[in-house]
Amino acid sequence: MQIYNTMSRRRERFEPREPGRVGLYVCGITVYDHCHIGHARALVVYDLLYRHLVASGYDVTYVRNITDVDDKIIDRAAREDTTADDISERFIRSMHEDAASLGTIAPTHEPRAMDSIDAAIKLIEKLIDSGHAYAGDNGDVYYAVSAFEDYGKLSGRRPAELRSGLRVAVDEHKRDPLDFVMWKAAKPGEPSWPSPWGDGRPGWHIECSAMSMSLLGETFDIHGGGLDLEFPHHENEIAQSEAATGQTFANYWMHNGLVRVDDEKMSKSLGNFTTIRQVLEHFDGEEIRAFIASSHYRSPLNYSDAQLEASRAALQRLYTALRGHDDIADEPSNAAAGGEPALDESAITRFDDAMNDDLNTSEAMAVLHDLATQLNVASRKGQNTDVAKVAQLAATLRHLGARLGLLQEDPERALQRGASLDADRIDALIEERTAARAAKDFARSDAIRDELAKAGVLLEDVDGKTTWRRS
RNA sequence: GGCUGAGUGGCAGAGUGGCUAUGCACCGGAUUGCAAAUCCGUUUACCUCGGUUCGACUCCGGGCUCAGCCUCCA
Repeated sequence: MQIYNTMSRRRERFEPREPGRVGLYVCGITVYDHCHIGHARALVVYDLLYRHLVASGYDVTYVRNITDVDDKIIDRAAREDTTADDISERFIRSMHEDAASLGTIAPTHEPRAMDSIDAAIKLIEKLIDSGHAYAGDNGDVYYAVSAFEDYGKLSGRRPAELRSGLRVAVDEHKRDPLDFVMWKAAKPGEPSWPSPWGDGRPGWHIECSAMSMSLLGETFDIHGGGLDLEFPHHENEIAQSEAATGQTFANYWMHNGLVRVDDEKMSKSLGNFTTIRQVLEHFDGEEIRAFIASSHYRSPLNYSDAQLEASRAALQRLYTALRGHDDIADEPSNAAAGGEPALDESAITRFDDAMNDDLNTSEAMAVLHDLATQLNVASRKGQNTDVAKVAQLAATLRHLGARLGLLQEDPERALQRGASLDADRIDALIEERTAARAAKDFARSDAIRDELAKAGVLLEDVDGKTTWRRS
């Protein structure tokens, strides 16, 4: 597999440290609000990576942290006159609901910063001892950027350039304006933990260093996160971790592109975000997933209803192809009994090649669509329908859909989900229309069809039977 | 200002030194009572200026435009 490594700025052949095993750490969510579509992208992108690694035969330890010790959480708790724990718990629940709606597989470990404070303190002590950090007289502890020679190697920034471009007021307790906080002294009323430097809490960067190394070791294979975390967050993680251990922190750095709105980054600070749950009012989680998979994970992705609708149409096409074949597709091994290969190997190969090429999900989706076309052709009524071929194509489409976390619903149900009328009412009208058609009362039958169409229910007369789907 | 990255057909979005991406939309045809779904076919591209090459959308360089980061952010 080829992975684009931000560290080298090129695609590299992926070689895990230990054959067959992969340690994957992804920066998760700071839980002070509902997740937006940008978070959805990160959740889905690394879920796709995880699924592909597992499908490739790796034993993957997938760690996605939860940042539940943070200024924003404390601020929100103060605003709502509640505790930080209350805020964290509420939005952890929300995040888990959203992640489930998007069809993501739960990570192997989901460490919380709150539970890693001791590990963070130990790391800070180690860095002070080695001269990479110092305590300020205000109770804060800072990392000394100048003591780490490789600072800037991920983002391509040099400390000298950074100093000259500084746009932020300099903290008088820092020896160098680039130094960053690893331990923050507590202000009155803030949640805090005891430490050798007084009560306080760890900074964001050290939390991630502590959580990742606690679960994956001093060196692990892949570290992922949003592109906006490349600097300073990941740069600082590297500085802390590598200064403390003398080892390479992560071998491969992956960064997903950001979601945009009107060609501008979607973010909390810009206020132009749409939460996952808002989108779920109009679209299914699977449609959001298909939307995210439609472009390469490193490209920017523009969010719009039109894009979601295009993904809905694409999924409808795939489910339509699958309709009527799902009984066979559920048991791909059955098809093997007759000596035919259970799955279409050429499609699988093409799909694997695409995914092995730095997760080319666009190409992977194209494979699904090509399978749908073949399936539609093979299962057409008429001369020499090849039953085994149809079964194989349907099974393959379902199988590869699963590789992307898609197409796992019953096709009929997927095509009908979200309908505004209840099924009994629709069935009654269909029955009436069928009777009218039998009597050649086409005026009446068309009137019923139009009425249903207005309610967003489309009728299809297939093989003498009428079925419906949501428009 | 510095550091990254991007500019593909009506829209979205892959990809390749010479050969069909794919989906949606459009047009023509098949099918249908008419539709829908489906199939077949057509049309529409590669920011700009140079360079390398037999040949570049694809490689190299300049320019223009856009985005991300340099402050919390997936």
